[in-house]
Amino acid sequence: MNQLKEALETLKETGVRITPQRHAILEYLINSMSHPTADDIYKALEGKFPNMSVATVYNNLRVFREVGLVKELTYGDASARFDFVTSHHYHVICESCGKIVDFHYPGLNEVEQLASHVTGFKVNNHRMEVYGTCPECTSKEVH
Amino acid sequence: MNQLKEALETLKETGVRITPQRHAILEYLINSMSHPTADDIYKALEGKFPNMSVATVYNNLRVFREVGLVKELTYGDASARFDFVTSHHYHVICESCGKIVDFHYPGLNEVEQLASHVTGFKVNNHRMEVYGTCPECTSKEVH
DNA sequence: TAAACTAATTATAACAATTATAATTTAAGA
DNA sequence: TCTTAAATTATAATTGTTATAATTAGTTTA
Ligand SMILES: [Mn+2]
Ligand SMILES: [Mn+2]
Ligand SMILES: [Zn+2]
Ligand SMILES: [Zn+2]
Repeated sequence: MNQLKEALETLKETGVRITPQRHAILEYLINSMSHPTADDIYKALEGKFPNMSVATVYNNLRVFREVGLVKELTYGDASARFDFVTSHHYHVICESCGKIVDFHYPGLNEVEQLASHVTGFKVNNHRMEVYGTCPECTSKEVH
Repeated sequence: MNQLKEALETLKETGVRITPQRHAILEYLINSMSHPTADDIYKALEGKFPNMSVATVYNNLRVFREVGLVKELTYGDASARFDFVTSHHYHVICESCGKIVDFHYPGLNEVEQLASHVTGFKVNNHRMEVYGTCPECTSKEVH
């Protein structure tokens, strides 16, 4: 696939070694249309890599984040989720089942500017998520 | 103080017992102009309550959240922060020192509506934070 | 291609934030 | 004051993640 090739190219350019584990983690991230946790990835690959350490998954996700290949979505108690970076988008999250769905919206530059102006902060970026109930969970609700 | 009185009244109305610990935690939350962690609160009150358990702090913060008195701000690895609920506002967070500063901005209803329309979710609320560097940290930077 | 160098992986332990458990204490109403 | 359910305490358990140190394996260089 094209995205995988480009990702491997990015690793090569930044001097990050390409190992079978990294290849497999990237491949999984790109192909899974979801937003997996480190443990999801670990479990999904344990057939192919029975000896892979969970630390390897975490280490490599951090490397991928550092070179800009993935975004880490962090939440309170729950485990972090990882998103292979394509175009800029936001997420809507189901409070019932935890599903995360992408949606596109122009960046909130105005909010960043106002925050900067009002607080004197040098603003770098922002985080925005919408919470609600997904169609599947809504239809399952008692009525 | 007025806010404390109202908060205690809310507890009474919802049938939540008012204990010295709860009184002190609420008082601390209202008076501290910051966004303390559970441990901040625990440490701040250990003079007055040498035997208070950290579980009590967590339990009561959960109770306060459930009756709508406080908001819990959750982050990835770092510990949660708690904000006594006054008016609706957003936060700008310093990536260097962790400081959290309030700022006001009209709610992002349009984003919620678009997300709902595009994904079919029943939308309840959203989360938005701006990240950057606070004036103090900016002036400390090497140049 | 082989050796050398260094980064990556593994196994394991440690950590930190939070929650569960069970015994004891206490707030609030009768 | 008595009663009772709720709250607190002390402690252990849990969970997600990171640190450590020994081993393995990419990549470079000769
Ligand atoms: Mn996404
Ligand atoms: Mn606030
Ligand atoms: Zn759902
Ligand atoms: Zn700062």
